[in-house]
Amino acid sequence: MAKDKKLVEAITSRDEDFAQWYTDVVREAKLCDYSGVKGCINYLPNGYAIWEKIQENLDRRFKETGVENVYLPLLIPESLLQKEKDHIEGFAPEVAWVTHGGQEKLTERMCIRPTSEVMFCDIWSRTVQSYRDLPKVWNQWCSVMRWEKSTRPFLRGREFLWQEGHTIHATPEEAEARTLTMLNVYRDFYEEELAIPLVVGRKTDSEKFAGARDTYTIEALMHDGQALQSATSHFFGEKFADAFDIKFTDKNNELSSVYETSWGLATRTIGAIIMVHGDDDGLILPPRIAPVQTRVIPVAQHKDGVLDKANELLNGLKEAGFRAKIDDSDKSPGWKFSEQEMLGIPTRIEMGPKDIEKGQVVIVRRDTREKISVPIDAVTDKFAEILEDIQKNLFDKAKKFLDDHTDTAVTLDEMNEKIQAKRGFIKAMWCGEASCEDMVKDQTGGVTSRCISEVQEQLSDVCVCCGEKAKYMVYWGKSY
RNA sequence: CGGAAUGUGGCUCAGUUUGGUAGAGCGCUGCGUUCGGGACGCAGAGGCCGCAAGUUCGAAUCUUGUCAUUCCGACCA
Repeated sequence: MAKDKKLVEAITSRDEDFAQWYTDVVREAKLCDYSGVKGCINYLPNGYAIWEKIQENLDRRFKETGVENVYLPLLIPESLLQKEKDHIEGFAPEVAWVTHGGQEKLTERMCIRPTSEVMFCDIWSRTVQSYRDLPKVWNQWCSVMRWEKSTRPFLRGREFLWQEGHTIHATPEEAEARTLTMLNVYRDFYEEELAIPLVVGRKTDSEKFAGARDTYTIEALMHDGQALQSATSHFFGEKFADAFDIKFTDKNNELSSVYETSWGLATRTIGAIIMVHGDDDGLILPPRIAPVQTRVIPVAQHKDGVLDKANELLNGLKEAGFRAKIDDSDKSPGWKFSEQEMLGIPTRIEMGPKDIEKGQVVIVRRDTREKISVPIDAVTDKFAEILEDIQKNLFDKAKKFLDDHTDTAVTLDEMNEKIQAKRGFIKAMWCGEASCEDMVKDQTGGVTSRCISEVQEQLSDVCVCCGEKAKYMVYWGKSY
């Protein structure tokens, strides 16, 4: 079998039509289904299972840093939303309103939360009094609603699932430290668990979250060369505290403002996994996040003992702590192979009469398609090794892609030329003026600043756009 | 929200130009034969053609509206 032959016609080739490929993979891997309400998808078991793995892993990481989970209401009274000016201005165009309860018109309309800063601030303004009440390091897992104009499964929905963490602190230093701690949690999670390499930094003023003083971001590069803002962590300073009058009495019996942060990661992450690792045969899930790490596929399962042996193997894997399933349906083996690949399950283990005779199984890697014969009594050790190798290989491949699609530019013409030739990140110097960002966007057909890199290089002394003195090295690119 | 396209069984689509009893392949169900890269035979089930008005003796087909999906922009996580 030629290695590059496309096995499944149902999936459009990735390089031929990336957008269609994405839609096909989402459908064929049965991750979600359209609901009939624009921008609201049905999360199917395969898709939701990925979200559950994300939740499980992130939640553990959060709690290791002292986070406590809470749940606050879905509805926000309009008067509460109005309290912080920049915040409401940022979100007003995209909130959905509840105006009636049953037949009765409400005296005050309420919005369905687009994010919950104001709800957290509201409760804190009523409950925080002393420095002994600080810090509050809270998080909630919930869905939010933003009335988006154009929507795509996982990448941009009107309703989407996420976690939103909100914290308040006695000092700005402590709050800033928390902002960076969470940024690093996201970074580690993306790189270690999802095998997705990143560009990390701070947003420019024009890209900042509504009401934030600083917004930190992790940016991943999709296979089509477009950036995806994958998680953000915000430092608000005292803005919300002042708007909501959250004050506490410090050790010296003086009244003082709190300093606030918030940070979030959404189901968009599932889109990132698809677009970073997937190939023409479907999804590829990194072993650490894959809800199912292997499918045991019995070959000629009607023959004596095959199914029993396969189940024995399955149980052995489960006992060793792996997430394994068996496909003992009456489909043909070829069909089962294709399905396992479309679903992105990182490995399959084939076991047929010939294997049993030789006392072995065949482990097949999803990422390289390599077939590895392994003696049955060595399966669990070898399997663990293979999973680790797949995890590493996926990261290395994605890192190579990121490096290959990151270039530098000193002038606007050079940036334009390079981004037209090959989509990806462009590193370039910037003076700090929003007008230059606008100019770059106009001149390049939509390239925006992704972040002020946390690792600075002096590529040039002048801004890529205006030629004035440069302040920062910025990652630029087209984004989702 | 602007521009373009598309809605016909679970999926992919034909049929619409020229109005006249709803089609195919795949999938699904049952039985049998198969089984190391989407197997085969036979027999079946399944659709008031996105929705709503209108024109007409008669509408999947024509008109208007509306909703959804896809792509491209603008906006945004």
